[in-house]
Amino acid sequence: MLKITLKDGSIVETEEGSRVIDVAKSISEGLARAALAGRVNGKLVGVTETLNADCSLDIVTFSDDEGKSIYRHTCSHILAQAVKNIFPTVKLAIGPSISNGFYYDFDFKTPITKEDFEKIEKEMQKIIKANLPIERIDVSKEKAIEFMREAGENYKIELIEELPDGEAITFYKQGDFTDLCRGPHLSSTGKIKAFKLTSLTGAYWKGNENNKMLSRIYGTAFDKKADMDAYLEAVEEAKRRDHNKIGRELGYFMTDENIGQGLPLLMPKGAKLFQILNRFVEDTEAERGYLMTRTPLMAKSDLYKISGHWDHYRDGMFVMGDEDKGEEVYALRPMTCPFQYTIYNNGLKSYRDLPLRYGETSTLFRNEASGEMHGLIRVRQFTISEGHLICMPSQLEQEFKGCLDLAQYMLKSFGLLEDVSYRFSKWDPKNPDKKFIDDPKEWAYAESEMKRILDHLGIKYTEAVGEAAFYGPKLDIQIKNVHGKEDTMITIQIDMFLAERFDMSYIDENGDKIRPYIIHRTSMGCYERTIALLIEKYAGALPTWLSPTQVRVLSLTDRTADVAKETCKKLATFGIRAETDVRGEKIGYKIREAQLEKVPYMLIIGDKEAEQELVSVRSRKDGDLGTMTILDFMMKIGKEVNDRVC
RNA sequence: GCUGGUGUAGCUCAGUUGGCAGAGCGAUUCACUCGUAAUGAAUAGGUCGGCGGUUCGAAUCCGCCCACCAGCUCCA
Repeated sequence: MLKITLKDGSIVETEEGSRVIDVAKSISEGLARAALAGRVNGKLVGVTETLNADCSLDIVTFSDDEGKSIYRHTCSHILAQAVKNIFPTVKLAIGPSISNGFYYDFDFKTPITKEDFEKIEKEMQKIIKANLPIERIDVSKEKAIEFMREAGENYKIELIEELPDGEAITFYKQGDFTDLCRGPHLSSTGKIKAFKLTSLTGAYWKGNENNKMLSRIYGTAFDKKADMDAYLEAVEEAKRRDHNKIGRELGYFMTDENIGQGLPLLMPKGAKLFQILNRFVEDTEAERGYLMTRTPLMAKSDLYKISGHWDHYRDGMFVMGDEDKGEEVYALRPMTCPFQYTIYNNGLKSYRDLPLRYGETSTLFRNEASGEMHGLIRVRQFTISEGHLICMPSQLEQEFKGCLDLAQYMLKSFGLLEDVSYRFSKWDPKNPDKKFIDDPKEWAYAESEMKRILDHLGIKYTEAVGEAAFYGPKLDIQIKNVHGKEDTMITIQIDMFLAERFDMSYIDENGDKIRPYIIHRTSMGCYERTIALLIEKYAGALPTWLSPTQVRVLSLTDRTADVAKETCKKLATFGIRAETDVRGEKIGYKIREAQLEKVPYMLIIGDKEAEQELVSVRSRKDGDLGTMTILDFMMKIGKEVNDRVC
């Protein structure tokens, strides 16, 4: 008899050679039905795997992340089988599970369209109905390659060739369909209860843009149809928050084909929000000891040659002038560092001057590839709250901490603190020349310093190789948009090369010339992106403290138009952003418009209010709040704005 | 940049085998002076994304380009 230790620590006995599913059955019939896989001594296996020694065993169900992943991975194999049945000439690439679903990459002889989804889904349904058992087959590498050669699956051959020699290659077979796969899988195709194909896109073979573009079919699968419907509805709901749609509808920004890609125009509401954010950032930075700079938007190529941009980032810059014709070459700036470093270098610095914290509301230009632009999130010209902290080595941790604290203060003020994740972005030693300044010793040092600081601060982060800046490692504060795509919102970086390149120094207590440390950081990130994320977070109904218009005063009839205007003026005197609507429309109509424009408060002024010197207050969220004095209203909204209620 | 999709009034969209460019909402004007999410009537509004081609004739067919959307790749 074998001793099996379960998740809760209890031990069950079972005969040698019994399967994972048998153990599940011995616990309960319900668990056996829900069982998708087992985790034996921490390793995932299929439910039909036999147990041959004492071990620990977790029964994996759909409520586990691994369970979902196995379930959806099996669904991707069913997709591949269905596609192969309908299009026998198709070549198979890869088909993993991803968060919320799965995909499979195909090389079609003639491209398919979304119209084909119905046919494919029907075929998948047939395979599921047939409830084909899924079996694992172990073969040698040679045999595996031979098998795929006969099947003409050249992508699979390439994958197998990369697997280590001598180890068994696993295949999974369902009916007459066999696919290379690490597994594990569900025990049969009939286990899939609900699935849907969601989109059809292109994807490079092995994610390399020099390789062939394949067709990728995305789908999702759930163990209950109701859960899938709820998920699909949530995806639709998220799309309704898309800043790229409602940001345009609400009049925050627009684009124009004559102006160009990635060059959004902020309209009055967008510009107002920009100003609100900008004042908040600059005031907060001033409180925290930052000094403002204002530096040119372009410079001669000489500057970028010193900074390294010319070597590492030239493709991403807008360059003007032809060197070959003997012209002076200028480039719009892609970042602010070399400019602020130049300011630092103006005059000898003492250790008494440090730390120096420079901040700038800085407009940058980056020539992003044409397919990268996305609303306000990814653009070619943007403005960032950029700053550089120049400090002594002993001040590095303290200053880094200050940057993080500032970033978190910003996020909290915007109500986004819970929506972000932290990423420690490191260089890629395998790709040194082009992308990163090649100096392994310096990288090792800076990365270990940053890691030490992060661990000391207790930040939970993921590590990302190859995501560093060319001059140093970064702590990126990441946020997802409504499509689930992650972007960097705030970044804090240790720059260990540019001080050297710009020959920056300070004089220490002994009169020695010392190289300072530099932290390169944003306190809020780029304004355009922040505006986009705020619109998405609040579906356009921005917190009162951020709303371009906070109050709209509505006159009930022409008789109260002047009182409405007077009221608006009073509010403005107290710094409340108010406007009037004194058009000869019905009150219901004016309210509807203000609601649709997401104005936080409406003040309705009719004859009664005018006579009693009151205002009738309506909140966009809670509706009619009754009448109050204008002073009471100002106290109410003033508190909400001061507390930055989100 | 790559794959796929889209482009007709401010917005949402219709427009048949190539034959006079349409609707609803919005806008404007006039009337109504109204109590917490849509008052009525009239009027205006179009290089059919752009350029070129085929044709007696192009929103419609063909080519090139531009912009927008999803994904890939990229993101200092």
